[in-house]
Amino acid sequence: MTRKGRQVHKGRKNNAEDTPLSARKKSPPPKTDRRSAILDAAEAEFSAHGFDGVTLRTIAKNAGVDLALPHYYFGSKEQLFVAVFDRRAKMLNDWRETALIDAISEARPAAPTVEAIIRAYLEPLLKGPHLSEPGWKSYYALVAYVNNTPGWGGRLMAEHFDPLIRKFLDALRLAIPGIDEKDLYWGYHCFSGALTLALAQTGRIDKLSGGFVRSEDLAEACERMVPFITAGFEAAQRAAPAPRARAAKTARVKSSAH
Amino acid sequence: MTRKGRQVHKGRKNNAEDTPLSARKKSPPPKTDRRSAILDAAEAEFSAHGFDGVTLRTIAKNAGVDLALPHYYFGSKEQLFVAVFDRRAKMLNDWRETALIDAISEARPAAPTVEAIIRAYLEPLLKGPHLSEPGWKSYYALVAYVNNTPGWGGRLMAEHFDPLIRKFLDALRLAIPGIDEKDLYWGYHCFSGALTLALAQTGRIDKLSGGFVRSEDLAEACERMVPFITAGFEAAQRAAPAPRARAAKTARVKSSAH
DNA sequence: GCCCCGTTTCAACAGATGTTGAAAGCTATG
DNA sequence: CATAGCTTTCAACATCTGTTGAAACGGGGC
Repeated sequence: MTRKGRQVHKGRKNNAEDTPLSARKKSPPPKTDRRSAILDAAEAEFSAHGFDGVTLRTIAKNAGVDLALPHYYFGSKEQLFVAVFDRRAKMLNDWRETALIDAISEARPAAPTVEAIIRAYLEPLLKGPHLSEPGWKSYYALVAYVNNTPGWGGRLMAEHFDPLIRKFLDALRLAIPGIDEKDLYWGYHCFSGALTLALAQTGRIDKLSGGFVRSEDLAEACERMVPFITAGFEAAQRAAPAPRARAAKTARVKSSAH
Repeated sequence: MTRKGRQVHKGRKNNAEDTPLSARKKSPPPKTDRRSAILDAAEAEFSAHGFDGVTLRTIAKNAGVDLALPHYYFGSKEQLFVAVFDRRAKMLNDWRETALIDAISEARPAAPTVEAIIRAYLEPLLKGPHLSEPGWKSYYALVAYVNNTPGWGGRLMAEHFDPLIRKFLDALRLAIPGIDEKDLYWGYHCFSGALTLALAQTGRIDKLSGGFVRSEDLAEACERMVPFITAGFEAAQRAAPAPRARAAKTARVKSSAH
């Protein structure tokens, strides 16, 4: 509850960032790269039980390392959590940014359609080949947890994802000329909420549908979400009566410089 | 982490369920009705920090009661959490069920429109006069927390809300004849995700929009969500080519008996 | 008064938690 | 081998956690 300020830790000269995440095993930790083993175990635990529902002792045990090692590498439980969150965030953003750039260049000189933008936002997350690795599904649940947790969770999301989100919003502004700014932001809010719940994979829709729909099927979630969200945004276009008249009124907030 | 099975507690003869939630104060607990004071404090703490992020000692202190009193009234921390969740769930369901019934009877003999159904689902939550009471906003954040937490969180949601949700799905089946069942469930998934994020009120959209949009403004969230979600569902109607041809194929899962 | 019963307090237990310092191990380099 | 520098282990710390049992309180009925 009382979260202390961060403190620097002592060890960790092993600055091999972007560990290839290929050498990952379960029962015997790889003897080297115990740092990744700790991150993996922490990722699984944090995504399943949240920050406070997890013990460093369980993380250490699941990673097959000594209790003191997480502190040696990361300094504190909170810094370990942040490290878990950071590890895959950059990859995620790169994939989606290239998808957006591709969509824009393919549609050039016209603006990409709303559907193309939504697809560029979703497909790298929900249809990539990386989903066979269970670590990614845990990470998605962790992102959902962070996105729905007030406080320092919001800071993590903003730091990592807001710049990319603004680029998507700019693309949507071009695809839906004259869209009201509040419709744009609240539309993204709906979009983000739907995506977050999909990433959480709570199994609730499974129970609701009697097993007819499975929340783990992210590819199907993607295919069904795209037309739903696209229609939601395009409705805002139809609602806007005269693009130029409204454009003048919202010019102040139209750039991505918020 | 290791959640023990429930155990019955000893006290609690005060079976005045549905406490009128009128006598609620902050600084001096009302001397009587300490049970409600505990529920209020627990509601605020659980919604802000989750189940594991909260101490019974902080709850007791904030409620102005002795540490042993929560156990006397509720038996265990987990049962206290469930009691907090239960308290307002029934009210919520009643409001929304009457709103749905009203929408159906007003449209009779035709089926209500998609927008009317979405409004009946959202407006009792997001525009009621109860929102002036801060306890309700805490409770909404708690619902969002539970909905995004796998495990026993899903059980709470299903027990309390699934019956009502099925009625809404039935209404949508009539409003969107021939809608594909997967579109219906995934559409509800998007809908539920958007609503959940709105209930969480994390302030993320505030930061993203530079303060232009405030996530605490639930009434505005409602007004912007209704056309977005409505359009999403109606797109599934347009996508369905021939209502009768598809109806035969999905008749098996068409009732609410899942 | 006296008793009864629901309520409240007090004090404590048994175990878990994050964190730390110092010692030991390991490996490549001199 | 010896040295140095990361890495790993070990054991312990101070504190906090949910939970409990017994004692004290308070008011209404005999």
